[in-house]
Amino acid sequence: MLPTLRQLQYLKLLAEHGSFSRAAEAAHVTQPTLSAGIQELEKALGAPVVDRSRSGVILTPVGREAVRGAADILTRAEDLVQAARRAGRPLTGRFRLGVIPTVAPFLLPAALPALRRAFPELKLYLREDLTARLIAALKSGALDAALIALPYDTTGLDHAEVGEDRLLAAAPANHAFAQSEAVDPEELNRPDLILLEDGHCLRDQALGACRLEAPRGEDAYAATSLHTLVQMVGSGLGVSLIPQMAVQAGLTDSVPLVLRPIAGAGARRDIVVAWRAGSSRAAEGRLLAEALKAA
Amino acid sequence: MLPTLRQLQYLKLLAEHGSFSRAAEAAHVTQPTLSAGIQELEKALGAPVVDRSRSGVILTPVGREAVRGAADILTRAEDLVQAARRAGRPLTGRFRLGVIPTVAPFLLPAALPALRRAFPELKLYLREDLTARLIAALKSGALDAALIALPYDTTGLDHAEVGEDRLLAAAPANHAFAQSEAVDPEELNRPDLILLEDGHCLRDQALGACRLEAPRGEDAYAATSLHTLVQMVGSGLGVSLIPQMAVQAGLTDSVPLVLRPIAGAGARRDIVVAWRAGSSRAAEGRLLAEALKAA
DNA sequence: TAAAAATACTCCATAGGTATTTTAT
DNA sequence: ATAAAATACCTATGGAGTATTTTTA
Repeated sequence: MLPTLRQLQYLKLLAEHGSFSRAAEAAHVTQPTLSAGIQELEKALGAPVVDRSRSGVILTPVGREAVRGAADILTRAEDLVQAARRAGRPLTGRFRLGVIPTVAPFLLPAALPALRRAFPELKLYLREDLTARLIAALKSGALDAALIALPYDTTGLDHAEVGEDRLLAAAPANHAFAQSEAVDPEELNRPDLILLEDGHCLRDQALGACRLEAPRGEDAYAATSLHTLVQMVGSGLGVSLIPQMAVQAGLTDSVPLVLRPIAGAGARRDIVVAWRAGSSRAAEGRLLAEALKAA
Repeated sequence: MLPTLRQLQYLKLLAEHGSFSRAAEAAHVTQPTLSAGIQELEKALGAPVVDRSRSGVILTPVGREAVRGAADILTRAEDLVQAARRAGRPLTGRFRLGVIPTVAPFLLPAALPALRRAFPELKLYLREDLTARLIAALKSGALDAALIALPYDTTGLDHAEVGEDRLLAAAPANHAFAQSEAVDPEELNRPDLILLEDGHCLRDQALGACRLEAPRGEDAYAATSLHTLVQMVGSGLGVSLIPQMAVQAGLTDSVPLVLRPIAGAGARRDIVVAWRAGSSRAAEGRLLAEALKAA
């Protein structure tokens, strides 16, 4: 027999609050009601979901698995009704978009006014965070879509292309890079290569694209943002890779740098709009990607 | 307000049967009951899901979207209870595994006895089909996992590695390939290259791995199975690429062929066990991949 | 012994059934 | 004219409530 969505909500709240009474309060029902609901659920699952004890409840292994599934099912059900209520009017109302820090400041200033024009009824809630956290938020239903850069592990996601962003080699003015038209990836394999700090997808993409190893040792620097990174390169601390998008947005305008394309096709990242696979936001994600591509 | 799982079942059956009466029969309820259920659902969604007419019902755009979501939610809910009921005893009972035709005959004969030994309570239901259909079946819940080969678009799926399978260049005996230790991918770019017919993932993987174009024109052949392919190469019709796995299983034993490795690391496919992302079968999928890797 | 969960019971909202009417071909 | 869906109305299951008991740190 199938459980009820209500029972799954009870389970989710019970897991979140760690107590029948508090979960019941959160569910706006009384404690015995929630208690009975959980018992029904346990009957449906054929196994207890929590170990009851005086000091808080703890989930059984079955319960933990069930909570994961329940949360997933509930977001999908909510999605379903939201999508239906928005039907025929894509990109109207609330839309929660995550954006990575190495894209947000360079793409959004130009794109947001265009978006506002194309979708006047759209209320865009932006959240800037690292790819990993954005993806977690997508999967939990806390975000509707995210503007991220590939390559990245997109298991469980679907995506639409916004555009490709080439990576440029950056060095202090008067650096040897200035002599040639394009820089060979090999030339970037040097101890004074500066990257963003760990956790930024651009860091791994830069390394991967040029098949480099991360520099190690005392004199290896890591920057916390592209702005800092550009300043560090400009003041002669080393060389780096900068997305073309950031250059076009004027990030390097006031810094004395040499910027050169990198030989070969690998030095790029793909900017995409991603959403939870199977989400009813798929059509809107594609639409958003189209609109951003145009901007 | 959230709809009921029951209501989503009604919707799914209504879409499948195209009539309230027949859907009601399938749901083991009366027509008015199902009718009321659908009306409740429409209230929850804020829009009609079907256009009623004398000659069968037709889904509205909202309804179509809702059916997709409903089917997804229902399989996940069923998954949830199945997983709970199987808890603590992974890979016992029914497990529906899809396998692609270019893997099944070469991996399974050796692997199945080992699996039987490792998981005596496992009842493995096998289905052999092309990757695209297996993936559709995974997503609809008709399969629990599938043994497929990457690279392939795995959007919405998760997977665990079983092993890599190198592709070998195959030519009739006495062919020029016999002269060298390894064959350069370029040498396969010739009009008498024979591939599997369209739809087989191996066809695209062979082309992609060696960056080849598909041969065109009147004298371009396509084989319907690896067995045929080997026979065709053996009788002098052309050259091809054969998975090492098939060779090891003895596919080419009685055919006079030259087999040579292909230079570079690209000429390979990755055999993986895949499942629907977020499915509660994930742990079992990994376990299965481990067991197959050992075999 | 005290706080939390379970039990006992009561109630009513609603899912489901039967009988009938409305609708559209 | 007739098959299919909707409506009207009734029933009963079970979800939710209050009051109380049981359990265990």
